Amino acid sequence: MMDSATIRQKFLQFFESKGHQIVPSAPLVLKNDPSLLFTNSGMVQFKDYFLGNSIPKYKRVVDTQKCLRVSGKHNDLEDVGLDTYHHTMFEMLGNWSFGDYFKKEAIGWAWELLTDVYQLPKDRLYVTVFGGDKADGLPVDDEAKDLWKQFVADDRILNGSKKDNFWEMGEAGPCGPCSEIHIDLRPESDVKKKPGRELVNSDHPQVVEIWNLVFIQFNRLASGTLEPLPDKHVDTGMGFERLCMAIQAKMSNYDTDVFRPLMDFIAQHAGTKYGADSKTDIAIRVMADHVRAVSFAIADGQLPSNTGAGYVIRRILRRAVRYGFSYLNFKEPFMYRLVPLLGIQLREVFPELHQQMEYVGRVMHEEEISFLRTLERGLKRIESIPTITGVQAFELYDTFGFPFDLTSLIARERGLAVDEKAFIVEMEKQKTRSKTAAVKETGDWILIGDEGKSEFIGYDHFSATSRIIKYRRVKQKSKEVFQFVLDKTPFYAESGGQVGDTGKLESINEKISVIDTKKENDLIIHFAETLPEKLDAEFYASVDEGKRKLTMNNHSATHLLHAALRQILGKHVEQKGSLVNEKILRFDFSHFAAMTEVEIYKVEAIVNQKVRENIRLNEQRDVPIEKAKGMGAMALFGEKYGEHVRVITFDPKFSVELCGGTHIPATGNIGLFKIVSESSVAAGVRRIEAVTAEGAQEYVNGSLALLNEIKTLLKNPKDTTSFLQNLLEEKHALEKRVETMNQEQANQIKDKLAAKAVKINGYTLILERITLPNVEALKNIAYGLRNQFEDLLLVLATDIDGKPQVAVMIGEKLETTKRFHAGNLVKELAKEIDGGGGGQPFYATAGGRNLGGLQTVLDKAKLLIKE
RNA sequence: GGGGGAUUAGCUCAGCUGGCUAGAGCGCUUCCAUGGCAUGGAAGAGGUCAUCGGUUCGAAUCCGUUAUUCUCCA
Repeated sequence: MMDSATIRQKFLQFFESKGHQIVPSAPLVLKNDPSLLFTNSGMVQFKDYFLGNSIPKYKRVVDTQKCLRVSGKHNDLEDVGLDTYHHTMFEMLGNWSFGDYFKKEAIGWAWELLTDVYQLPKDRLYVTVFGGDKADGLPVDDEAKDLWKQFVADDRILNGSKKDNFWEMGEAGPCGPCSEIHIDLRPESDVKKKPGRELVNSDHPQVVEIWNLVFIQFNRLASGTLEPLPDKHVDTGMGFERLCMAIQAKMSNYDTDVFRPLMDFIAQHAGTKYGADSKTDIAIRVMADHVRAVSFAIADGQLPSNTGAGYVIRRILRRAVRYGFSYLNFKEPFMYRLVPLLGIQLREVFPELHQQMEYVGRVMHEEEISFLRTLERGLKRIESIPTITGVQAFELYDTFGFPFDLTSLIARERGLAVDEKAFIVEMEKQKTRSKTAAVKETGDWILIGDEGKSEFIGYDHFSATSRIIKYRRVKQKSKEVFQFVLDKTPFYAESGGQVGDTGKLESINEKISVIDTKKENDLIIHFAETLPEKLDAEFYASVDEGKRKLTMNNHSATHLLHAALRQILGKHVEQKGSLVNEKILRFDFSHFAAMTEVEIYKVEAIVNQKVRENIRLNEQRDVPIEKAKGMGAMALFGEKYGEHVRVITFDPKFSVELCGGTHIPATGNIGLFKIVSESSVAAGVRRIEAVTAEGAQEYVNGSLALLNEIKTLLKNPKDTTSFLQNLLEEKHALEKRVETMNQEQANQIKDKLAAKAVKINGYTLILERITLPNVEALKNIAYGLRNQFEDLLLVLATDIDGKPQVAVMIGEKLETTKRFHAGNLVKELAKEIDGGGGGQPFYATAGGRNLGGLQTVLDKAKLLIKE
């Protein structure tokens, strides 16, 4: 039987033999694309070719692409694992033609590969072609149909709808008919009962689409009309896991050798077998599937977090932990143990995971621990709720992250049901709230003149004479911004951690501020709050040079820091994130322990040494990637590189990096490099923040000024630290002494009051007016007297710092008789001082505004007691 | 980006509708008992209740700010 690695290899080799270039998979996590969080199909990395934003290096390309789908028409995260054919992460095999071959070759090769190379049974294959669409004025795709007829009998070629057989990139843009290949994997007996053609496209788990051939031949305009493209493209995608199922003749993707090793490992450690029970089977599938998605996302640089793509990853991992926890009794972190298995399994195709197994495992382990803690807290909380309403279940989920299915499970164990409808209602409320807050209206691009190419000249110039190619308006929360694309621009768009440039666009009679510059795929977009009146004018575009130069200092310093860290800490240090602006540089990197002070000091010293050496920048553009790697430049995981890259070198023996950012001409510009903080961002990831040049100077001056101020205040002691320490200790001791003295003073007053006690009506009465320094003293006296007389009735009318305060205390024995209630008494008395009060049955206090009422308080107290 | 929580002793947390001299368990210190143990007993130390501001006679508790953190949604 052909194993999965061979199946993949044969695909790549087959198309290589047909003149295709094998290219690596793009990272799973996307950057610079506001419309998408993850690569969800093979074509994503080639989008710019179809849109005409950039020119392909090869006309024929083949690859296998890591894809992630957690939402969409047929795939919701909550469904994965319940059935046997949905996945979060999957591989998509694809071959591409960029303006080269078209339908004839694509169809012929597809058939050859499936039937010749893979030996799939011809009589079990069905194909669909586009059946035409009246609204678009398109006929049946007879071209494809006729081509298929060479290989496939007429009754196995089906016409498909626009929904299934017409592919579009978006509302507008490249599109075209497609042709799908389906396979019927049912047993012979079932096939006899019902022919496969009746089950195509009807969600049958054994009659599935395995390959989609897209023929991009139109461009849909914003108006909705179609125009033929001058260059026609082929974009195909074949689900790798399904293909394996078909070739290995399995009933499900999960039965192939792609998943089985993981599933057997899970089952073994759970003390069960896959296939033993439908509940545990689901849990095993969920874990096996999810660990792939999470591992590769982390390997591609996406840490679990509480927003955006990171949150999706967190949710996937938590879902797996939840299933393991509930059905397989995994109460300790377990998912992370699957990482090495997966890394080794896919070492050849996706080396990024194998190379980072320890790092990925640590991050996952930490995330599992944190979720198990959340579960534990939730379980504790749920115990205190007797009956759980839908709203409460939602609160548990929304605020404390406690999953709904666990809540209803616990409720069921108590013989109760949770109102799921109410839960869903609350959930919907939450969703609409978020959606209305995030509403963003993006207008269509409006072209000014002819659409031309946009050129970035910011590596060499701070200004340019430019024209606007196109613009659009974007509205969010009543704030409106305009976005421009220029034919020539000196503005650096936010990328690789370096912030976007700000600056000005000036024409003869107008001046527009550019507030930010960002990338959308490869397009450089300038942001402004106003729209020029004369859009077709010539503009003098200039970036804020001061800000840019400070940013360049910080960016170059980041490279020096990276190299220094690898020298001091070791080669396991890899960039995991970076932020560079005019004020600060922030650098996240993989390292498994907090840095010691000595290490920080050494790293800082190396960087400053390199600054003083004033090493000249060596910037090389268009270096072939292999050559760049040969020079010692490290490629970052999760970063997408072209065939040619830009290499930034400060001393070939020290720092060589692939980088698109802007840099200073020589390291001396940095002046001074100062690390401000070292902290943790996640398990296995440390963060350093540092400042350079003016920023460093300000930082150092500020710290020294503060130190001097402190020293002066302390009258310049020899050893400031120990002096301060002594001072603090002394202060503490004095506070304690003051407290005991107050206590003593209160005791004296207490004794005087005790002497005035009179015994009447079976209790000891103390009724006095006194002056005290604070409420604490009053409390102390009252409690002191309570300890002294068990049948005490105390009413004190006090003047505390000019404010009247009344206290009533009742002795322990007297309290049990319930003759008096301190709280009620004090409430009555409080009226006399224009205040209010309360407390417990035996001790209560009241405050007020009217100091003059203190005497009346005592008189009234006498009356009340007699009653 | 939007919503909801949380922040109290070295650690894990109680403290209900404002007034219980701010508590528990573990840990720590000292003493006693035991050959040893995550041993038994006794005494004790340790808190600007995150921050700043407001309401109130009175705030750990109510309201707002900031910070940190957890969590859900986009």
